[in-house]
Amino acid sequence: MRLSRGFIPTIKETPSEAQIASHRLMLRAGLVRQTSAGIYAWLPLGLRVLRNIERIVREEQNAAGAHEVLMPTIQPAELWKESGRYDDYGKEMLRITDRHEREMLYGPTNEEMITDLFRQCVKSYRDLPLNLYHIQWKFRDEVRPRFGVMRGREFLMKDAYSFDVDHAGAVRSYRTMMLAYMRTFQRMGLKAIPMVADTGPIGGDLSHEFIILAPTGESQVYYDAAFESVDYLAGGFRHESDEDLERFFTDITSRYAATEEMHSAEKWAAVPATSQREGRGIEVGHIFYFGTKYTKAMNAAVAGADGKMFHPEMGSYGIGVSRLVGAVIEASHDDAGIVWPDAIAPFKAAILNLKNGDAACDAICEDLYARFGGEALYDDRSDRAGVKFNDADLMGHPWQIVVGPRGAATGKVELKRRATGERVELSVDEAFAKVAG
RNA sequence: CGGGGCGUGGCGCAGCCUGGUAGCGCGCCUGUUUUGGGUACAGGAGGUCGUGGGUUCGAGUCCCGCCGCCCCGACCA
Repeated sequence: MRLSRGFIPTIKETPSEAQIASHRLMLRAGLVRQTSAGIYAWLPLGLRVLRNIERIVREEQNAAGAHEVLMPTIQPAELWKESGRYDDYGKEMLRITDRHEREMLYGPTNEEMITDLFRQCVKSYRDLPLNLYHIQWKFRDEVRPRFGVMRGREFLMKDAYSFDVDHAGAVRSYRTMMLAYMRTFQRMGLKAIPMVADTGPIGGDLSHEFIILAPTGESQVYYDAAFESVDYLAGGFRHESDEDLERFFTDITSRYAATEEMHSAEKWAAVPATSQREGRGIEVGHIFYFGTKYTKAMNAAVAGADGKMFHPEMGSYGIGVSRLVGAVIEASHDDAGIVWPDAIAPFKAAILNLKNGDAACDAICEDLYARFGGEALYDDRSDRAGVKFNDADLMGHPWQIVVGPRGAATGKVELKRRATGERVELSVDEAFAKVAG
């Protein structure tokens, strides 16, 4: 994208409503604009990040054997009356009445709808296990939306639902998802720590929340430093292998990690002092096993091997996709702006033309821009260098390729790594290779 | 939902107490200038002062209602 022709409305001054860093930076860098309390429009830069996160989530869900579907945002109230949650959910649920006076709602989650879909289509144990997911907008009418997209009312969420013949199968599905989650977060450049969680209004007895560390996190967390060094991508864990899943799960649950509410001083004391870590965390994912809660309530039964009908065991697995955008920024920014992890950055690099109109500068920039094929943001505006440096830092591109008249004369550019501030002078080819590779 | 605060040009704010026909900085447009960390000068555009009503000769300013947004707390992907 050429900045001069793009739509990235950055702002110099901090909007007064933004209290925390991610919210402030998302507004300033032109990622989102608020439409009403807790509801945001996503602008090109923010949307690219959202799509990148979505892509990684999707790839890992597919790799774990889940199938993508897309369920509607608007749901009929009848399904929720069947499960009993229509009355339980309270004012968080946005209720809508259509022209025929039918009661509808904007879905805050999809257990009822997926169970309905399941019972319509699945009739036999032979079709199990089954894991279906979708990435769809949800709405929860929070009393008090805040922190920008991290605690909005409308949010994009990946939610998966597993169906298994028995408890053992459900546990396997649960572990598979847990592994997929660790990989997903690792690919995004995040250190996520699974913590035993309260099961909350969804119910059940096996549940973990995935917390990423950031100074402004909403909850206090305690964990074993051993979590920080495990590599789930290269760790040799295969989804298809029960042994691997067992090893993975045992490994991960043997280490201590808990939020304040679930913290146990006794167990904490058992963690070696040198490995004790505490900090603030942001919840970016949550997984639950809840058995036959919905299959029973909604009578979703399939035939077993013995010909008798039974209610499959379920679990649900959520990742806050839009929340992650804010959470990543909370975990990765400095005074100058955002510092995107490479995997989810909106662009691989920004090309800064320090002297727009200079033949050598223009030629190098155009060449680089073409080579990146849309993966670079070209700052071709006729502003001063300082403006470009500041905007590039604010937007947080992992690399900045600085093309100025000084170096351009000899075919050199300056490559700056946003995260470290390190700058090196390189040839155009070297710079391109370093960023693209 | 309890407590508090704020709505004045795109953004940040002053003006309100003590009514007299709207101002500052940034941004935006034009020109000149400048060109490696938010350049300088000159000119210019842009405002139903959230909204409805009331008081008054006169309301951004005073009074009442409503709406919106933000902050603290309780609650939550």
